Amino acid sequence: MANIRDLARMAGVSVSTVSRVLNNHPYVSEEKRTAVLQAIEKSSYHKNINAVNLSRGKTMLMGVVVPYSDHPYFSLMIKGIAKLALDHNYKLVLIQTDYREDRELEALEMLREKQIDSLIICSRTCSMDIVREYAGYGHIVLCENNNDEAVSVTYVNHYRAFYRALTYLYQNGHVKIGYCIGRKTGVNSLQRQAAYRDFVSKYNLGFNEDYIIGDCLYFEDGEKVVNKLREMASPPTALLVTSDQVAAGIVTCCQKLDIAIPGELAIIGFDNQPIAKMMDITTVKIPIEEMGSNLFLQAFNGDKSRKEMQVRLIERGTV
Amino acid sequence: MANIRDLARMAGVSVSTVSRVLNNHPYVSEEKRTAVLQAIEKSSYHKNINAVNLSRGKTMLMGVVVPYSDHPYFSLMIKGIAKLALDHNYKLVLIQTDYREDRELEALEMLREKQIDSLIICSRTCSMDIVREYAGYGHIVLCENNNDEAVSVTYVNHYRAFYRALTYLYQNGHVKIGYCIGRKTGVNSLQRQAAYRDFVSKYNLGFNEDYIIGDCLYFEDGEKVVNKLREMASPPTALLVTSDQVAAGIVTCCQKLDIAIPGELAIIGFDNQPIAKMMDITTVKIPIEEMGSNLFLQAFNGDKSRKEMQVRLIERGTV
DNA sequence: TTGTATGCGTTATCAC
DNA sequence: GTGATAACGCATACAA
Repeated sequence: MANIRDLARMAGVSVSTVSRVLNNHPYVSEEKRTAVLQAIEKSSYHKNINAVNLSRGKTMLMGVVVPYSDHPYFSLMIKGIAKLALDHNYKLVLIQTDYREDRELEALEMLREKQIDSLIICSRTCSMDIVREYAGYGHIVLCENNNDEAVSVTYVNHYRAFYRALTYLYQNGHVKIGYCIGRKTGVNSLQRQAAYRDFVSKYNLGFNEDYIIGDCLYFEDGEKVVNKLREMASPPTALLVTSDQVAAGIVTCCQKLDIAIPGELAIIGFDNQPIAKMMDITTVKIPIEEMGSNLFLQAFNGDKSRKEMQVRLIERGTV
Repeated sequence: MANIRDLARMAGVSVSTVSRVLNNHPYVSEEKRTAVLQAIEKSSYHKNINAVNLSRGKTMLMGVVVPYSDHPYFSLMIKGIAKLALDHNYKLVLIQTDYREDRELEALEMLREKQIDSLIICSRTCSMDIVREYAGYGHIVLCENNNDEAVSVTYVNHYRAFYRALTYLYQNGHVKIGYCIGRKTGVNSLQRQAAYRDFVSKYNLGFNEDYIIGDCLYFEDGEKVVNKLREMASPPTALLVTSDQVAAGIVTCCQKLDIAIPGELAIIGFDNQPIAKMMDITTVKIPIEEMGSNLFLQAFNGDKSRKEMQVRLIERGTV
């Protein structure tokens, strides 16, 4: 495979001149330019990006850490990231972690080893101490409400969103309210839990550990949720479900079992995915794709910033 | 940031020795090894992967081309690829194309520019002539039934699978059968179309263009399908739906409209995603994740091969 | 077992 | 405008 030196020889010019026409730099005579262009033409020459990267110290590669790339929430976020990446000539390196810390570390190592210029962590399990260690090697962007100065963040106020949704249910007459969530730890989850605690405490509803159902990620988890409810002596009459997928699964399952919604069980989903609209599920709209785009921009620009995205309750038929 | 030369200086050895301990090569005395190790320790040294790549001519990066990364089918395939990539120390570069040829070309260019070692194309729109041009720059793997010798392929026999499903519907008394599909062109789609044509011709059912409904990708497209059926004077009584998501959407929509399934409309989905099981949808099981894993292995190994994956009709309640 | 020297393909600095 | 040449950081054949 021809390299820049071969081109120089063929065109009868120096490598610098070749490099200049390759990168559209000024100060090169039309004559020589065309000579080089011709050489390129008949030599099947192509840049070796690694050499460029080494020389420039940049890779135009951005890492994206997600726990599950096949979850609609993260899929959509990736979509938002990818859209802008394309515009800015960046490629994405996808790192799927399953919330395993060693995988997250691998991603951070890529940053250190300069294989990626910057890193978007859509959701993490490792400590901020670790993240902070790597902040010097490139921009790190998080998708959570976090005040750490080493990183930029794009987030929604999950505390407020949760509290708002809970209040809505309360106003609709519910006093036994539970919620379904992916994992119970994690920054966002803890903020929601705090909102839940504050809420039940304010209205004296009593805190019931059973009303918090974890491991709810996919549509099919809805069945599990319904089964749990049926085993309870005093099940909640309303459920906040932190993923429209799961909410849809619950609704579907209830239909099969003739459990009336919202009569016997009220549901509020999160995200406002298309499935929620189609199934007429009340939900809290989260601008996931826009968040992805903003994450990209923060990683791209590099100056530290914090951006809160707004959410909105969309009233439909499940409350 | 320290480099290998600094380490050599600090440890009082040569760069080659440093390189040897860095890469766990034999023939280096314990003494010098520890000296180097210590130097590494206190210098916050880390490899520059680009330099390694340049020197080695490899990147340990594999490109993955998908039209839509947020579609459950491709998400799952990516998952299968990612799983093995992890085992083999490969990272994935995700290229989402929306079936735009220029994006596919970008991916192929990455191969040529040595930014990726190999490329998995999960679905393409560009011609094989173009793909073939790039085959010399690295392994290219396709997910379609294709005999081109320049590439490896992992595929399912969509013709046979489709024919089988159609026959099943026929045996269940249906003579007005239609199908829903993502895009109407594309290798896999054409093979299904061929099966459909052969099928209706064999049983003298008549070919009805309206019975082929395109742009069916997501859950929410189910509504569109149902609306189309309702506008028909003589709608099909059974539908092959090439994505469980869409099948689920159709079923959901029919429930809302009190259209009996399978009484008024029989449905066979494809993929056997969890949603199909949960909604009791008859479907053709496709081992998507395993296909992803196999695609990875083919790209990894590089020797040209063809692998057909088996599918199976799973009888449930929608036929 | 160790070190020297060279190559990998570009970019960038500087002198001309 | 143009061309040497020195980085960029590492791997490795070869010599010792």
